[in-house]
Parts: sequence; structure tokens; C-alpha cells
Amino acid sequence: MKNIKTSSFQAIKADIMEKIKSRYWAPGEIIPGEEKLAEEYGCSRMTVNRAVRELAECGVVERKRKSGTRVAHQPDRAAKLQIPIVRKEIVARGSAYRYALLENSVEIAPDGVKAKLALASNSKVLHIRCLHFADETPYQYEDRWINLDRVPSAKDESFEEISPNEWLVEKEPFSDAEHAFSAEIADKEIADILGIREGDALFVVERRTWQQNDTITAVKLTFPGASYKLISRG
Amino acid sequence: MKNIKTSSFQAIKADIMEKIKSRYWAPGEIIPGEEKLAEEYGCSRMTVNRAVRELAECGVVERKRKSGTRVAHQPDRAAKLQIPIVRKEIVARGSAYRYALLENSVEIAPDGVKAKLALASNSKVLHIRCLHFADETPYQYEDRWINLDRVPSAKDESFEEISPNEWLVEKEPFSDAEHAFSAEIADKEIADILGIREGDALFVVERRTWQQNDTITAVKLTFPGASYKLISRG
DNA sequence: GAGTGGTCTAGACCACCTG
DNA sequence: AGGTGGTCTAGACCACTCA
Repeated sequence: MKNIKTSSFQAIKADIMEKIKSRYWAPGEIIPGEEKLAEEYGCSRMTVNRAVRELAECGVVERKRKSGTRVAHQPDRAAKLQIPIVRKEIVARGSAYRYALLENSVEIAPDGVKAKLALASNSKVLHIRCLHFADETPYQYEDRWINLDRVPSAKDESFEEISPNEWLVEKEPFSDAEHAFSAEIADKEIADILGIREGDALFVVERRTWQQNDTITAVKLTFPGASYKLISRG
Repeated sequence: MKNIKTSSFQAIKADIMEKIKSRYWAPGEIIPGEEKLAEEYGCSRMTVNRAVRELAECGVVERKRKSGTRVAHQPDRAAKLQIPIVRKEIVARGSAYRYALLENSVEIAPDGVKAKLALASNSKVLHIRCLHFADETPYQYEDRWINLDRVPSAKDESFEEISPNEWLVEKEPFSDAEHAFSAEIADKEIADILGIREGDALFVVERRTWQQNDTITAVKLTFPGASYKLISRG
């Protein structure tokens, strides 16, 4: 509320963050508009804009034109991993994104998958395999199993236009996630898919997500050689 | 070089990205200053600033006052995660933990390290190499550089009983961390250290941590094959 | 000392969205 | 229709750091 001595977007950012952490502004609540805040802090709107924009980029607040800025739900505490949308990652790097669906089928879960997803016997799962390209070069191979008991609407989505990654991130919130990182050597099958040589190094992420006690999905992401990005916020 | 019709930081960002991808500006090369770019794009310096700043936040370019902005050598795929104590990880799995110090020396920072730690010329750094065992099997090879300007007390620690990982986690808080994950193929040297075969897959984590604006440490963690798991719960 | 990025200002116009 | 954020401008001063 009170003016801050050294007007600066960092101080304003910290002050807003403090008001949110202290629940002075509760989750879901609308905080004052940029103009109002600029007046309160005694600075220009651009300075407030930078502060609030960066908080929005970190997911602390959500902004919408006309409605205003509200405190995000999820009292995100200790390092929770964000699950990235591959398409956005690629576009953010300035590369052209292309997506290709390789397989989309309903199956009785194989034993390994049944165990990973903690499924009952004979449960049906959706098996999706697809490929993400950056500038027409294979960037990530996605091999995913979705628990249809928990996410039945996945059956009705073709996944030809939108990847299961993006679809799930947008439609299915999760409460817990587990990531396992590893390195593998490419066999012929995966080498062909990714357009690399047999024996090349692969970077593998295996992820499972839950909503409460229900497993939503298990996915194996395979990257050719190089690297991968994960962001967590505290 | 030519003006862009719709002046906007997004278009400028994309254009700069394009010039970098096309190697019009090569890695390590200095790109024109903000004022020059503003003139070329026919926009204000603030607009250029936002474009270039966001590229710097993504690790595409690196900026330093006076020296200017240069194209980054490796488009950093950065991330923030919790930093685990290896010993506790291993013990938590029910395995016996053993730690072995391989090297502990004060050195003038090599160029690559100097850049990673953002050190002044001729700064001294502590170089530590060590190995973590799980049940007497090599589990993780740690190759670390510590900024002695920032953490002078590290010189007085022998690191024969406690690993630099654990020592730093306990003694040196950090405000920011960056993780890059990748896969590599083992060469003879690292294969010997980890007791595996040349050509086997390696899982590599490169991590840097900061306290405010000071770099604390840069470390490369190498795991044989498939063994790194991170669990996060919301 | 001087050049560069870092930040700020006090306006402005526009796009989007909701009421 | 009008309020909100999104962006842009054309300056300005400062801080850092290199030469």
C-alpha cells in the first residue's frame, strides 16, 4: 500500500509477492490494475507492468484483459515441476514446430504399463506414439499411455492436430508427478524414428502423473543426444 | 538489417533469433548495441531492449555492460530443480554409501569455467573431482568448480570426509540454479572412472548455482546408464 | 573515461475481453 | 462500450566494466 523508497520493478515485484504470500491478496482475488498500482507505488505504469508481467510469467498471477490480474491458485510451494508444452518450447526457441501422430489405439494394458499406472486387470488404456519436430528435425519422441478409467474423454480426441502432451497439460491437472531421467543407446527402431544412427546417445525422461490417488498418464520421452529443459519454481 | 514492417519486440526477437540460427551472427560474436539496433529496426531502444533481454533470459545471448551482447555458445536449456544430497539419495534407496575424493586443487580458472562462473580474469577456483558409490558400485562422478571469491571458506575444507555437494547444500544457500540434462557416450577416461565400458550411455547433469548475482559453483554430474530419479510432489 | 546495458518516465494507441 | 492489459515511444539517468 505504502510507497516504496526505491521505486523499481524488482522492489514492486517483491512487494506484490509478499502481499500474496501473506494472503493480503488471496488466491483467486483480483489485485489492483496497473494504473492503480503505479499510483500507489509512485512510479510509471511501465514499471508496474514489468513487475506484474514477470510474476505472470512465473505463474504467480494470471492476467486477462479487461478482467484484470488475479492471484493464481495453487499455493505452489517447494519445487514443483512444471510440465512443459513441447510445442511452446520449440516455438520459443524460434524454430518451426511440427507434430506427427504415429499411433493412437485403445489397448488392454500390458503388464508393465498396468504396473506403472497401478491399473486393475483388463483395464483399457490409450496408447499414443508421436513425434515432435523442430525445423523438420525430430526433436522428441513421445510414447504415452493414458488411463482411460480416469480420463475417458481422451478416447474422443483424435490427437491428430494436438499432441497428447499439450492436450493433457491443458485439460488434466495433476497433483503429483514423478520424473526419471536416464541415458540410453539408440537401437535401430528408435534411431529410424528420430533420424539418427544406431548407437547414438539418447536422453530419456519417464514421467508419471497423478491426480490425488489416480494415475493419469505414463509417458516416455526420448530426445536425440543433446538436452532437455525443465523448469521448477519455488 | 532492413527495417521490419511491424515494429514489435516479438518480430525483433524473431529476427535476431533468425540471424543467430543462420549464423549471420556466429556464436561468441558481438551483436550491435541496443541503440544501433533501434535505429536499424526503426523503433525505440526500449523495444529492442525487451527483445534482447528476453533472448538473454532464454540463454540465447549473453549480455555484459560495456562489452555488449554476444551470441551464446550453447543455447542453454536451463532449468531449476531441487538440489539433492547424493548421499541421502543413496541411503534412502537402502544402499550403502561411500565417497571418494579424486582431486582437490586451487587453480586459475580455465576459460570455459571462467565463462560459466562469470569470473574476473585470473580468479582462483577450487577444482574438485570425486566419486559417489552405491553399494561399492560407482553411482555418480562429480566434477566441480567452486568460486573462491564467493566461497573462500571452501579452501579450508579438505573434502575428504564430506562431499562438496553436501557441504555446499548445507553451507551455501543459493537463490538460483540452472540445470541442463543431456546424454553422452562414455570415453575411455570416464568409463574407467565409473567402471563401465567405453561407448556405454551416460546421463549428464550440468548445474550452476548463484547467490543473487554471484556464481557459487558449476558442476558436471555424470551417471552411468540409467540411474537418476527425481520425484516432486505438489 | 567512455561505452554499454539496466532501468525508469509520462505519456500514447491498440486489442481484447467482459458486462 | 468501456476497462484492462499489451505494447510502444523518445527521451533520461545510472551502474557497471573495460580499456
